[in-house]
Amino acid sequence: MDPGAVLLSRPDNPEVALPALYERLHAYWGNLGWWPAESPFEVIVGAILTQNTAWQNVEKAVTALKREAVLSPARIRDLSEDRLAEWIRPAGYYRLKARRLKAFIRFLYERYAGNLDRMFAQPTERLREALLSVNGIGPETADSILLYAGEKPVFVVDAYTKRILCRHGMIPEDADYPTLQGLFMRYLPAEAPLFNQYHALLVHTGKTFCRKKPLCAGCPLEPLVGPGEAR
DNA sequence: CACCAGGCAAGTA
DNA sequence: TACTTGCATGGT
Repeated sequence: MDPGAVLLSRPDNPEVALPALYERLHAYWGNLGWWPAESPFEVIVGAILTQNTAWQNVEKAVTALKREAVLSPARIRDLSEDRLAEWIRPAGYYRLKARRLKAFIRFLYERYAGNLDRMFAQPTERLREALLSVNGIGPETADSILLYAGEKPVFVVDAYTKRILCRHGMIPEDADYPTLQGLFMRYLPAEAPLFNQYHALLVHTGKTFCRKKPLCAGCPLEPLVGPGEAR
């Protein structure tokens, strides 16, 4: 059966709707091979810098850190917070984010001797709790680190994920983070490559067709929105 | 010009 | 517990 028809007929049944949504997006975009970064540490820096911020601005900041050759735990540890802040300025909230990057680096050195491999050797659930205890790391940032830097099977929920599911009547407007994450993790096999690709598909679709001001025209999901469905 | 972008924490009642 | 506010740059 056509995944589109399945999704349209049962948007409220995640067991059929979530795999159908994936099939439709994957057929349209193909493999995205995601998180635009060259190393796990760059993923982590990007995850913090992109909080409520356009990715384009994050790229400027990351480029500056590369230009200054400070994109490593040790170099950021040895940097003054003020200098770090100036270099990441294009990412916005730059004083706040400099503090948050420093907080993560302190955490990394205090618990794992500055070594990401040691950090990721921690059991995933324990590591998630530990990351959430760092000031400036919330659920989405923690899960992005676990999935995209650590390749752990943890589903990342973000604004696009929620917006797309809302627009298609799959969740209520007020669904919270654990609820959304629980949906994906209960009804899909716990495989990091699948979670990686699924989230990438949602973000890519969201950026292209589903911003806060809807730009639905041409969206591969557009035919799935039923009559009268809020958008 | 106004509005938006891959959140999070701290403050208030 | 349930809201509200601060954080800030750059693109549309």
